[in-house]
Order: sequence, then structure tokens, then C-alpha cells
Amino acid sequence: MGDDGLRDKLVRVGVELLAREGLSALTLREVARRAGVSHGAPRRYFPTHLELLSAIAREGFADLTAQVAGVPAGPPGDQLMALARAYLAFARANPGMFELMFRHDLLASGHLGLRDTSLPLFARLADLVAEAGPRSAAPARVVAGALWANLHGIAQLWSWGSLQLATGADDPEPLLRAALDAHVLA
Amino acid sequence: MGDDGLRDKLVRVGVELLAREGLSALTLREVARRAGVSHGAPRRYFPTHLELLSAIAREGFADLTAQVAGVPAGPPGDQLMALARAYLAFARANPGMFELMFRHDLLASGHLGLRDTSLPLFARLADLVAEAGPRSAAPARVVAGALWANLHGIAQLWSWGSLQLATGADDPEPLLRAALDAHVLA
DNA sequence: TTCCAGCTGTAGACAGTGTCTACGCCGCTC
DNA sequence: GAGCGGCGTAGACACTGTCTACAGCTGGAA
Repeated sequence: MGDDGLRDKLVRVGVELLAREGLSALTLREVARRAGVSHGAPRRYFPTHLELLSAIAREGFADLTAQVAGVPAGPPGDQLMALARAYLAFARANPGMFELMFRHDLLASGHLGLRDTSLPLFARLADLVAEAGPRSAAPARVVAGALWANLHGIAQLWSWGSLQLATGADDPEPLLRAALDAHVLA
Repeated sequence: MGDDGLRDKLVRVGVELLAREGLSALTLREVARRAGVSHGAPRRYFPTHLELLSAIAREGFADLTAQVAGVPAGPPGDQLMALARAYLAFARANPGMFELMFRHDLLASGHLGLRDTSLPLFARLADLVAEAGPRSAAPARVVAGALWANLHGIAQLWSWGSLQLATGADDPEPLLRAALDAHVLA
């Protein structure tokens, strides 16, 4: 395993470098260096820096999707809470990847197949919201959108330390609980 | 007006450049160029790129604070809705500035006096939440944190087009309404 | 008046980046 | 066996942020 062409190797090296040293270290030339090739080599597979970053981010979306797919069946409320925890846990466990995944200025977003990666994720959320019963009178899709934004905002602001500072908390769980209780009935 | 030393001029030029050409154009050398000085000049006042960006971002926080301070008195629910609209409107009107303000990797955050700029803003939000009555049993501070995260998430995801794509909406107002209804009673 | 010190901005260098282009090399096919 | 096409190399270019040495002007002291 692991010797399947330079293209995959670059992505693998990139993912590891991202996890180890953060987004700012994810240079085209550094990835090439760690892959043991010259700085021009990646160009054969990724004509531009954006495209390499996009390929790496896609790996992250696949990972997150897998995590979310792993939440067990059960009452929709429980599933939603597990999903929210998974989202936040992913952001905390892979801060560099999380940052990259939502840095749309780095992602050639159209190219990324965002529709294929994050829309199914949203669809799952929307189904669960409809099943659990949205609290507001708005359509389930709108409530699901607001809930998603809430989860994302918590993940983002928490990873920056802003929410700890503002609320004085040191555990994001109550925030998640409050967000879920707010948007959905059960 | 406008001839008060290079330091202020650099910040002014930076703000305009940011609004006009986006965050990626906000180069130390380009700012110097537009200010009509050599590339080394800014170093006297901003020893590092981060510090110039932080000074520019501070201008943004002041602007946002002013906008928020401009919401009229009235029932807390109305004030909250106006505040939410102001937050989102700011993000939509100044996308570059909004991006910069929350790019903590660019901001020498400790240096920025974040406590002085965004904590009062949060305090206002928390007061209004307490006044309007949080829907959840959680402490008002926690509910306010969740609501802030929700507003921020909506602003962020909307500015990326993700929410339009996911919910099919073309107006963020229903999302704001849903978020407010979710977190707070009146 | 003269001189000197300090602040301010200039100019050049350096390492690093992404991108582009010309060039070897190697294996495959005709 | 000869040619060719894909793959990786190597060098160049413009650009970035940072550092350092230097000029020019100012204001105050002798």
C-alpha cells in the first residue's frame, strides 16, 4: 500500500503535512520536497496550487462524511446530537483540515464537487430535522440551514477561542445542547 | 483631512484597497506603493505584516460596532433582529473586511485588543437575550453564545454561497428569523 | 552659528513562494 | 531498432515579507 503513483502520494503527504504543521506549511514546494520530487513535479497532476489543496480538502470531506455516517440509528434527536458532536469533534481533532475545508478562497470550489460532498451531508441533517420536528414554523430546509450554520459557527468560534472567552465555558457541550434544543423539538 | 502622518495613511489606504480588491491584494508592498512610499517604509510603524493587518481589522471592528450601536431602542426582540440584520449586512457589504476580521491566523489576535472590541458587542447581545428571555434552560450567557455562533455561521456560509445552495433560498432573512425564533422567546 | 543626535524614509539584499518553459530520460509501441 | 509521448528535472521570472545599511532632515545644545 502506498506506492500508487505520484498523484496519490502528493495528496497523502499533503494530508499528513497539514495535520502536522498546519495550513500555512502546506506549500506546493514543501509537499514536493517531502514527497521526494522536484518542485515542478506536482504540476503534472495539479496545474495550480488551488487544485492540490482542493484534492487534499476532498480527503477531509470524505473523512468527515465517514464520521457522520458512523452515528448509530435511534431517535432523531439522539442522532442529531451525535451528528453535532461528530462535526465539532472533527473540527477539534483536525483543525488544519477544518480550516482548509472552509477556506473557499483556497479551494477552486466549483471544481471540488462540493455538491457531491457536502450536499448529501446537509440532506441527512435536513431529514433528521424534519423527523424530529422543527421548532419554528419555517420550512424544514430553512431550519436545517439555520442549524447547520449554528453548528458551523460554534465549531469555528470555539476553535478560535472566542466562545470560551465570551461565555467563560471550557466545554462546548452545553453550547451544542442549547443549539439543538433551540432549533428542534425532541 | 487626511494628512496626519504615514501611519494613518497606510491604514486608510489599506482599508480602501481591501474593500476594492479583496484580502489577497492587501500586501505590505502594495499598500506602501499606493501610499506613495517605498516598500520598507511601513516597517517603522508596523514591524510585521500581521500588525498592519491587525490595525486595518481594528478599523473594521470599530465600523461594525458603530453599526450595531445604531440600532434603535425598542422591544428586545426587535433590537435583536435589528442587530442580527446589521451583522449580516456588514458581512455582505464588506466581504473583504469581514473575512479579515475573522482570519485569526492573520491577526496577532492578542495584540488586537479583541477583548476591547468584540467583548462589549457580545455583552450587548447577552443583555438583550436575557431581557427577551432565552428559550433554553441554559444560562443566558450560553444562549447568547449559541446565538452569536448562529449569526456568525449564517453570515459566513451565506457569503460563501453554501446556504443558498443548500436551502435554495435567495434571501437570508428567513434564516435570521428562524435563528432568532429558535434561541429567544419574544 | 555649528555640530551632533535621532527620527523617517530609501534602497538593496535575501530566502521563500507559485507559475512557466525548455530540457532529459525512460518505456512503449510500430 | 527507431521514434514518440508521458514523467520528472532544472532553471528562470515576478512577487512576497523581512532585514540591514544608508541618506536627509529636523531640533536642540554648545
